[in-house]
Amino acid sequence: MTMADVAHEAGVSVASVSNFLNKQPYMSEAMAARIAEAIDRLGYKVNSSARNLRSGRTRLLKLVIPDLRQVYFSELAEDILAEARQHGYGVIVESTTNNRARELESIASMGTHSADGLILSPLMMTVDDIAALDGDYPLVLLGERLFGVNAPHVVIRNREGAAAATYHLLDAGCRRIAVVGAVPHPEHDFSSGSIRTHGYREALAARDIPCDDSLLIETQGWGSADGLAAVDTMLESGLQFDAVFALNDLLAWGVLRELRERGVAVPDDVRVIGFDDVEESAYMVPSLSTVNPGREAIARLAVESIIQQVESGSRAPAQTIEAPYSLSLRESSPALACA
Amino acid sequence: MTMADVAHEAGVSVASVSNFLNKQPYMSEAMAARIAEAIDRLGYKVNSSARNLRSGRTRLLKLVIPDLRQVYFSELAEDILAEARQHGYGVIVESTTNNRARELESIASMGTHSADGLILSPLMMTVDDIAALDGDYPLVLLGERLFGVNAPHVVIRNREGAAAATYHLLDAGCRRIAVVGAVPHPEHDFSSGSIRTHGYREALAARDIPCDDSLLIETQGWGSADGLAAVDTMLESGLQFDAVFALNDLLAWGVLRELRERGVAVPDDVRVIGFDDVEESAYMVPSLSTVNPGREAIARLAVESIIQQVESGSRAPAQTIEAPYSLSLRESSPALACA
DNA sequence: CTGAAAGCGCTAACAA
DNA sequence: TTGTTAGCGCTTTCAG
Repeated sequence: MTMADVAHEAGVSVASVSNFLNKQPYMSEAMAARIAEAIDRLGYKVNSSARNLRSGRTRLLKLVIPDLRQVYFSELAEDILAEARQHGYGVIVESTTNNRARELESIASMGTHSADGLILSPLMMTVDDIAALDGDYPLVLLGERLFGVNAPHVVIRNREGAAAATYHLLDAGCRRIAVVGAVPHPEHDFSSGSIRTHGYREALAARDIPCDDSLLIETQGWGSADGLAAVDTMLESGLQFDAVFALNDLLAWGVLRELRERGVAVPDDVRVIGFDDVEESAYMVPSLSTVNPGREAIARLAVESIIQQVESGSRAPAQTIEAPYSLSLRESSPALACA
Repeated sequence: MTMADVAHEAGVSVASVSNFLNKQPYMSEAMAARIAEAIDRLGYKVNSSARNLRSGRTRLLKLVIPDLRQVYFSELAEDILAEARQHGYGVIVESTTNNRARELESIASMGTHSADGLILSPLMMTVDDIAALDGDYPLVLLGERLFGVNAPHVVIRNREGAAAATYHLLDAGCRRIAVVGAVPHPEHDFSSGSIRTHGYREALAARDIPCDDSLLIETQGWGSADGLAAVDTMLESGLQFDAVFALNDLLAWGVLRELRERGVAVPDDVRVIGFDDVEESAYMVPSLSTVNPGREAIARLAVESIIQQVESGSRAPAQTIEAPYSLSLRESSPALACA
């Protein structure tokens, strides 16, 4: 079943059928009608391989993320899928399972023209790898900062978001805010963890409050089990604190659970705030206050940039596109009544 | 940069380059070496659009699921991605956001040969829609049963899994097992909810224990907020129960949290068991016992079936492939000591 | 406004 | 063992 069959059925040329399908202007009503009718009489569908070869486009994007099992990424992926769909693009999703070699493979596969553009959330790549991103194909980087790549970055305002959370807690009168999941001694200087920790420090500094490093609690990972363990450690060591800023929502879930377990009232004794504004956080008990990193905006901005690049036929220059953050204040640290 | 360039560079014919790339036998070492060298001197990559058109294959699968934000599906998707990858296939992921029209669109798009096969998790489609699945392209259905479709189904053993959970609780001495998320009066007869409820009833019946319908607690949705609300209702109505079987893990999370809130000890006063064995469930406090529906096996079986269909060149006949389930017993309802 | 024809880059049948 | 060649089905000039 090819276009030639349709052309024959309608008694017109293949070119006309193609024009009809691609909504070219200047076609008589009559011909359009006949073609339309032939198409659905025959149940014709264009063959995308042929179209792709000829047009040099696939209307497919490649999304490469570290791990779909992490809520943050699955929600991000869902948003990106929706946005791409609106623009008429499909998405090939690849999970690198936190594996550098996989990240590089996914990038290399862009050479085959199987997708029109790449949205990459790099996690394990290092500066040594950025040469792999050379090329003229449409590319957008997400999240973690990777310097020296000649492409747009859509980033979370980690520093500002963390600072905003901290200001909020300070405004609520908290003075000993523990940071769960902190990176007190930045190694990979630009991980979300260290930037968020930095934002916290900055907010304290702006208010002339000294930062007590014993409040910076490092954790093994960033799952709820780690949040829970952190609270145990804090309580057992006799640490004094009147708020917890967990650097992601999963940590915060564990924190909430363990505080309750230990009979610490939230938010009365201790306020708790997270980061990510994952869907399920709104349904915790108490519901979790958290920093909304603008996931939907990230999805939208990333897809828009990629598509603009696809349409312009070349990669956009390096630039940083910041997504708007906001605080989603819920029961674990309610908004302040106006004074 | 085409194959002709490589051929020219290596001083051979395009056919030889193609043979080399497709690992045909019968090629002299010398020629292979020269081609290999030319390829990486030029940094050549095959153009997949051209290959796809010519070969009639894309080495792409389409995965259509209701919602990536639901943990169950994001974990399933991750497993399917991994499995497909092992077989050298990429995956176009589409989320239907619980929307019947989207499901139908995704199916219709198979006509364009943009993917070699479809793995579909139908949710909103009805028997009226199954004609849309007619065709000869490789297809595997996941989860919810859809009768009359001429393709393999990979299914969870909902009934058996639910019965196993129930037997486990009965063996532990529980006699009043509340079912949260139950479907007491099946409407869509073959939803997971009603089958699991059925499995529960069946287990009671097998032990000659009458089923008290007041223990079947319906919920609005299947999120943790619903589980929480269910416990409130149960407690407030004075319902007596010594165990809760939540029909999915999210419900169970809410149940655990609210029981703790109300001072009900788990598992001492009330045992709790869920269904899905989602990753995060192992990190709840107490850690959640749950039915492992064999997600990895589902991913493997689905991908294997699709690929076998792709390779055989046509759709496999209707058949039901059941994934092995098991109980993941953790703190919320520990395994029984041997008597 | 419509049609004829030239490929897009590759694979596979066939010839050598 | 290697090379020649005919398309795969479509889009897109360009002529009519």
